Amino acid sequence: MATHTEENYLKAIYHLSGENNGLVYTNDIAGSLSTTAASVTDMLRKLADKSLLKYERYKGVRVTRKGEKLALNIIRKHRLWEVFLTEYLKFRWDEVHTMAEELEHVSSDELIDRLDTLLKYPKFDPHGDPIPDVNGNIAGKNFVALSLLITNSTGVVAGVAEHAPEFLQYLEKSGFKIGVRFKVLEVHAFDHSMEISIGKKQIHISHDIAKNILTRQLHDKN
Amino acid sequence: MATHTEENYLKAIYHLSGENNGLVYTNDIAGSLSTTAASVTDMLRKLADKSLLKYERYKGVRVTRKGEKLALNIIRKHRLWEVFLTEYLKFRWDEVHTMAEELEHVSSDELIDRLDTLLKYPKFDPHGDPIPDVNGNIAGKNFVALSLLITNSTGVVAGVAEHAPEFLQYLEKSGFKIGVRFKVLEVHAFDHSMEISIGKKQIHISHDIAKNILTRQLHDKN
DNA sequence: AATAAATTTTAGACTCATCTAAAATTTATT
DNA sequence: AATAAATTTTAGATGAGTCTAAAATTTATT
Repeated sequence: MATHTEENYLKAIYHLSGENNGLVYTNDIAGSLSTTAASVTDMLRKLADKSLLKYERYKGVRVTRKGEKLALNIIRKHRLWEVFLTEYLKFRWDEVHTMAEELEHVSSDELIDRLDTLLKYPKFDPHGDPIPDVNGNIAGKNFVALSLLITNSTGVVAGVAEHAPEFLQYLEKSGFKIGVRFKVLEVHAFDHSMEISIGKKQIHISHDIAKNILTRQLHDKN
Repeated sequence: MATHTEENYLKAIYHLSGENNGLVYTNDIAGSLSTTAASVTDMLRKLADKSLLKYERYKGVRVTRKGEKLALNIIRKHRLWEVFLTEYLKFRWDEVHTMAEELEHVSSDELIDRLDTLLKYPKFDPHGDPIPDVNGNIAGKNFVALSLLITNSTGVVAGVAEHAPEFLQYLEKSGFKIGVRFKVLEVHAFDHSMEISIGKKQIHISHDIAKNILTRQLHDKN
């Protein structure tokens, strides 16, 4: 259907289209894929020809319904393989991304549906990212970045917005794991860094880190 | 390390090198991969440059020690994935080959070693083909084609030499499964076809079919 | 509104894997 | 041993994906 490269572009574009109400620009794609704007332009043409994107010269691109379906299917594969790698092969969450980048291009949909069954239809991958179902529906995701919380907020770590192994290992070391409860003790005005209590520890988190930690807020019921 | 295409060529060449004491010819490779002799020549150059093959113009190729190690690693991956697909995802043995052709190119060796552990170090894949271990050692394979057995031989179905789904489905229907016991009742001289008793059934098998059924002979101890 | 800066596209070239058609070499046949 | 047949290699093209450098277009600045 589509080559590995086409799939990678489409996936990157789909992810970027969350930002600017769906419009995605050549330079951003080039940045996200560590390639040149020239290469991106060539590929945009090709994907538009396959009507996976709506593309107008100099005006950016938009993912079409057809493109979105394909992108969600690739994302579904990626995340289900990540679950398999952690649950069955005992990899850590910071190790699975690269392997899943290859496995997501294995074409058989039947395979992935059976994997879904084996894994008991998980709703989230090991990083807390939601797994689209066969029809491309995503379990309601209303996570909020830690960086947006104010002093005295409490919440639960629900996911991450960055998958670099170094970042994930840093979180691990700091006591952040998905499902862990925390409280914002203080937000420093000068650099927006935060003091967080997590378990019995109190830690200091920079704004850059906090932006990439997704949480579900707990609205004190007690 | 090597591209998918290079891996596919190397695997095909390794398989062909079982025949003519290790020497493999351009045309045979082209046939086996359904491509042209010209394309094969190009690729032989490239693989020889990487010292995976020893190649001399017009004289055929031989797989080097290094090439053999790589080929066995690919075959190991292919066959372990086949075991996974049948045992965990409940695919039939005639469905797994194509999917394994893609999965075998997923690069991580760590992944495949952990899969090996999950599957409890199987020695054979669903078709009865031996699975090389991490060091490329293959469990002693002294299977003999059904076509070579004489009247009154008894044996156990041990594997197949052909993986086309149609062939495997035919076997299934006829009662051939790996591990099943049979007896050669009669060999017809004119076309070398055979009468076989298998379970409670008696069936007729053509010579072409019999060539592709591998057996372990039972040397009557009673 | 004119110019500068940033972004995006085009032009042309390179690698990988493929092909067809023609040339070179080896093997088989008379 | 000479010729015919088969096999293999070379030559030259093509498509996918990539790049650098230059041209075109849009956006920002004065």
